Amino acid sequence: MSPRGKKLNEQMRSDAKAKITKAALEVFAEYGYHGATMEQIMKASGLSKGLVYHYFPSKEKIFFHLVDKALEISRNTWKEALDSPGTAWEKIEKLSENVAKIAFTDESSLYSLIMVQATTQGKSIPGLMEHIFQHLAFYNELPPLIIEAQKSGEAAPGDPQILFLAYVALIQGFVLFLLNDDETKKKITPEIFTKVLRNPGKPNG
Amino acid sequence: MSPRGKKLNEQMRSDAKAKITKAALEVFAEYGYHGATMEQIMKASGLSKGLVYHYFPSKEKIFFHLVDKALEISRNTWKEALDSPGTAWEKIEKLSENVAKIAFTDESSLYSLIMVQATTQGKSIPGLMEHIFQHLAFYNELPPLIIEAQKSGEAAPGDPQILFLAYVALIQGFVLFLLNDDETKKKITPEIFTKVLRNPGKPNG
DNA sequence: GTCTATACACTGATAGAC
DNA sequence: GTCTATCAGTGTATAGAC
Repeated sequence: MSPRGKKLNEQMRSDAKAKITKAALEVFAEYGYHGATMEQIMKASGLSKGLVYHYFPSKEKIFFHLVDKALEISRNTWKEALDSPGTAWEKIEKLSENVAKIAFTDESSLYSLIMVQATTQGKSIPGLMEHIFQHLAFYNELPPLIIEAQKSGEAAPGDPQILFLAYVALIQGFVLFLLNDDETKKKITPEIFTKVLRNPGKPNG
Repeated sequence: MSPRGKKLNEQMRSDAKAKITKAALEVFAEYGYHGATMEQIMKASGLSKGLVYHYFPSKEKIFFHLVDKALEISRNTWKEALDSPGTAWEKIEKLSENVAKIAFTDESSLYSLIMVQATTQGKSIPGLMEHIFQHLAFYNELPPLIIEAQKSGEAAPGDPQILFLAYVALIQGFVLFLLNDDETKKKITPEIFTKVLRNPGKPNG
């Protein structure tokens, strides 16, 4: 049916989509959802207006696509640690390792920024917050691990929900502050994140 | 000259300005700089289009005004702690107290959110980033205190700049996550913030 | 000839400004 | 209330592979 070979077509499709995605990531990260214009995304991608709209039906759908990719990166980073063998505390340490390794790479930083923007402006983008909450379910796996690690004395005592929030807040906060500071990014260690959960009464659990 | 008494006039001016500021704070916090419209701010303030433009020359100037107020709240919170008497570590503990007490009140939360938005979208608002950096100089007073507290063994060892960043990141991160969670806000204690700086080898410095 | 990628002028709506 | 600029989104047309 297809005049061009199917493979070639798919190649072109995914090439173009990847170009648009990359350009949109950069533009949205810099200007925010409302501040970014399709014009900017077209210029950044080097593609025409018609083509961009050929692949994505709307600005909103492009943003949703980026949010989905951000969630996927995050979920993979978490899942790989939380599904690893070992005690609850070992899993938490593994998670800190993964975060330190992945969250501050150039691409991940931009995706994290997309999530921050989604959080702060989500109310003005219909359906976005619901979409995010639905796909953030993997976060819920951490609090039970904290509770388990509290029982073994490795995690700090106190409200597990607050400890959990502190952990996530610290990661997001770092992303925000290190956007343009590559030198400091290199100094991020897993220990920084684990520290907010660790029980100081029992050093080095 | 003035048909109305001078005092009355000034009263009206500050009333109107306060109304606009309050409305703008809420609208910008919810929709972001670009997502917010002057229409929304006018409706939220209950004032006419003409009056709003009488008090502020542009949308941009309103946002700058909010950023300045946010910086002022932050500076006061920090200064009051860092200028207090006592050791370096005591000042840090006082700072955590102030932050826990002030940063999560309804008004401060919104101002913090304005700062987050300014950070993430600042590049698309001319002059904003420079403006913010100029007025964030008070942040620079914390790292020396950390270094001093490291010498006395109260602060954790390690790169003071990273510890400083972790402290600030944690505060900002909490603000971001607790926007719509008043129940959890109540549970925030100074200890959560101090913990990221404390030396676990010497509990309770 | 047919299908798909691509280009771009245009439209309608709405925002900021005054 | 009005003016003007600009945005998201569309309609139509061309190019080229098969």
